[in-house]
Formats: sequence, structure tokens, C-alpha cells
Amino acid sequence: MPQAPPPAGDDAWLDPRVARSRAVILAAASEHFLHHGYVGTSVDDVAARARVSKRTVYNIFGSKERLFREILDAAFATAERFARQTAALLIDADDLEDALVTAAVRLTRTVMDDRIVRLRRLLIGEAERFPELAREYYRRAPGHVMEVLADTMRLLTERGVLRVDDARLASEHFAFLVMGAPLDRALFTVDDSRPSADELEARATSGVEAFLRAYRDPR
Amino acid sequence: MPQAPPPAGDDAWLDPRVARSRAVILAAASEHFLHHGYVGTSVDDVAARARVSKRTVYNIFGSKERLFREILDAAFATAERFARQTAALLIDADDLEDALVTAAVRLTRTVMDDRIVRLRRLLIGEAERFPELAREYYRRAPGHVMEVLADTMRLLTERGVLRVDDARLASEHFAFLVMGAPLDRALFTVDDSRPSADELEARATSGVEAFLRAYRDPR
DNA sequence: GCAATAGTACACCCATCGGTGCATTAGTAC
DNA sequence: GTACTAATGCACCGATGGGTGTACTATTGC
Repeated sequence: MPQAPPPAGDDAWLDPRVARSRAVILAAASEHFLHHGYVGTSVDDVAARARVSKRTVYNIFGSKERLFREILDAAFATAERFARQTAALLIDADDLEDALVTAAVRLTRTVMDDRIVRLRRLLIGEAERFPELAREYYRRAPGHVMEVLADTMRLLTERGVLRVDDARLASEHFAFLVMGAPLDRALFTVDDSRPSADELEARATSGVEAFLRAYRDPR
Repeated sequence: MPQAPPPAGDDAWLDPRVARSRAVILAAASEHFLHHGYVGTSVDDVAARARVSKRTVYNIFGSKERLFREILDAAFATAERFARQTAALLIDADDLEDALVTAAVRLTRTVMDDRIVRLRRLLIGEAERFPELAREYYRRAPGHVMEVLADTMRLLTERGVLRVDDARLASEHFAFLVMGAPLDRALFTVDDSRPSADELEARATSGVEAFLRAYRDPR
């Protein structure tokens, strides 16, 4: 009756068979969840797609819900990596104003990525069933990015480039000027008429321009 | 075998029993769908809540999907009414700048309303299952409001109050400065820590201020 | 009061799906 | 090679849920 692995750390010893099964199941489940949602994904589907027996899924993950949570954990980690990179980019920049434009483009590209949009749809749609997960995602992904941006705004204000009073508000203004409308639209329109990379970049630029008109320190 | 009513217009003759059943079922279904989503709502639930037999639901609506679509149609109508009112408000205004502030407050209040947020969650979550419905909602509700706003922006520009180049872009900037961040957050956080009416109003005001700094005609 | 129609209760069908048990096979560590 | 453990296949359970058929009762229009 093989069940939970011995209670060890993250990189504990793993039978290569288990390691492989874990990986292949997670990949299949991730795909399926992102495309068809939680209820739209059956464990049989996942097992078939991963070319693994259903029993193996249950031996390793215990339940559909735990499998789902593991997938989201991985997504959280990705989001946090992005936030960290963005933070570094902004803090280490020579020309901070320039860095803002770079950040805007990166932010747009990331947030409009198909997988991220699907993840948002998934979590928003399941917010009632998994309130903690949705909230946690908000806190650790968009919320965290907002915090990092706010820190940057304060820095820019100290250096006299910007003049922001409420940094959190300003960073939200920044982000939503840049990607608010296309993101909102993308959430509702699946697989269709997504703005091109060029258009998104143009939007990022106009967004930054509007932001700077509103928040640049006139000296 | 009572089935579809005779193929007549919208306000065709209806047996009062049918009218009552329709209304009470729609109300119950609406509540349940908005709170638990499409798959989270069973026809038995709806029938029980409406104090009506399951058979009646099927006699009148034919299928769960058709029931769902009727409910969304009603929601679309509500959204369009809001858009129309907002349009009138902006077009008939004496002081257009002032009207923008009013519009901002109204927009925030409407979009952050619990039922609307739930409707958005529902449609976004089911965008994969009902792509046309989600797209239609976007077009007829937020999209339409954006168009009306854009018309107003053009008018304001002609009157020399604003200076906008791309009116659609400017109206999106306006809307998302005002309610982008709180809406995004609300989508992920269910029943919790929603900003107060006062806070939302303050946000609307700061949003308009930022917008005017960015877009007011400096003459 | 009467015919027509709507509503009800209830039993039922069938598919799906999360999850389990188990006997058998295959891969792994030493 | 041997002892162990993971993986498989498959039958199975129980619950849920969309949808139907039907015999019976309650309303409604006239």
C-alpha cells in the first residue's frame, strides 16, 4: 500500500519511477486544468494524457484537489520569479524612467501570455470553490508585483524623477494604464483576436506616456 | 406534452401559471448560478429553490443550457441599460469635466457591485465552455461602455477641454485608472475585504485627477 | 361546469466521475 | 539473484446530475 513518501524535504530521495510519474502527471494535469478548468478535468483524462494509470495518480497525489494545489503551487512559483526579476530590473536600473518602459513591456507580455490568462480564468472561475487559492494567487502574483512597483515609485520620487503621493495607487495606475484594458478583454475572449505583440508594445508605450504626464515631477 | 409556447413575440399571451413559473425559476437560477457557477448549479437545486418541480423547469426551459442563456440575456439587458444611461449622462452634461467625475463614480459603483463581479467571474470561468456568451458580454457591456466613453472623449476634445488623440485608448485609460485595480482584486477575493464605498469614491477621484493631468488640454 | 393545459411527485435511465481494492507485472537497489 | 516497491489493468462502489415518462392534481379560460 504505497502512499505518501517518507516525510522528508523537498529534494528527498525519490525512486526514479516516482519522479518520472510525478513530472508527467503534473505536466498533463497542468495542460488539462488550464484548458478545461477544474471540473472540466477528470482524473481519468489526466491519467490518459500522461499515459499513466489512474491508480498511479492517486498513489502519488492522493486526490484531485491535492493535484490541483500542487499545480497551482508551481504556477505561484513562476509568478514570484517574475516579480523578483522585475524588482531587480527596476532597482538596478541606471535610467529609471527607461526602466519603467522596459517594465511596462515585460509586464504586458507576461500578463497577456496565454497560459497566464488561462490561469487567471481558472482561478477567477473557481474563486468560489477555492477562495484561499484565488486569494493567495492574487497576493503572491499581481499583488506582489504591485508592491514591488510601489517600492520603485517611492525610489523614483526620492530621486526627483516622479512625484507620487500614494505609491501603491500610482503603481496600480501604471500597471492598469499599460495592460488593464487588453487583459480585461482577453479574460472574456478565448483564443481570438488577441492584440499582436506590436500592438501590445505600442499600448505599453502610450500607457507609460500617459503615466508620466500624470506623475512626472514638473520640478 | 406541453413544450415550447406557440412561436409568438416576446409579450405573447402567457398562461399566468407559466409566467409565474418562468419568473420564479429565473430568479432562483440567477441566484444559484451567480453564487456557484454553471457546473456548481444543478437543475434540482434550482427547482428546489424556486419551489417548483424539476419537470416544470424542463417544460419551460428545455435544458439547463437554455436556462443559463436566458439568465445571461437578462444580465446583458441590464448592462446595456447602464451603458445607455451613462451615455445620456455624459452627452447631456453642462460641465463635461464634471460629468466625467460623475461617470467615474457611477462606473466604479456599478462594476464593483457584488452581482456584477459575480457575473464576471461566472463568464470568465466559463469562457471556455461558452465562448460566444463571454465574448458577447464583453462586447455588449464593458466594450459598449468603452465606446460611449470614447465618443465623449472626442466631444470633450472638440470642445477644447481634453486633448486626446486616440479616443478609445483614452477612454480605456480613464476606466482602468478609476476601477482597474480594485476590480482585478475583487475578481480573486470572494466576499472579503472589499473596499468601502468611500474608498472607491476616493479612488474614482484620484483616477480622474490622474487622467486629467495626463489628458487635459494645456491650451 | 367543462375542456384544456400547467404543475407535481416520483420513479427511472444513463453517463460521468472521484476514489478504492487487488492481483499481476516491471523496474530498482544492493 | 533477491527483496522491495512502483506501476498497471480492471473491476467496482457510490454519489451526482441531466434529462424523461407518466399518472395524477390543480388552474385557467370560457
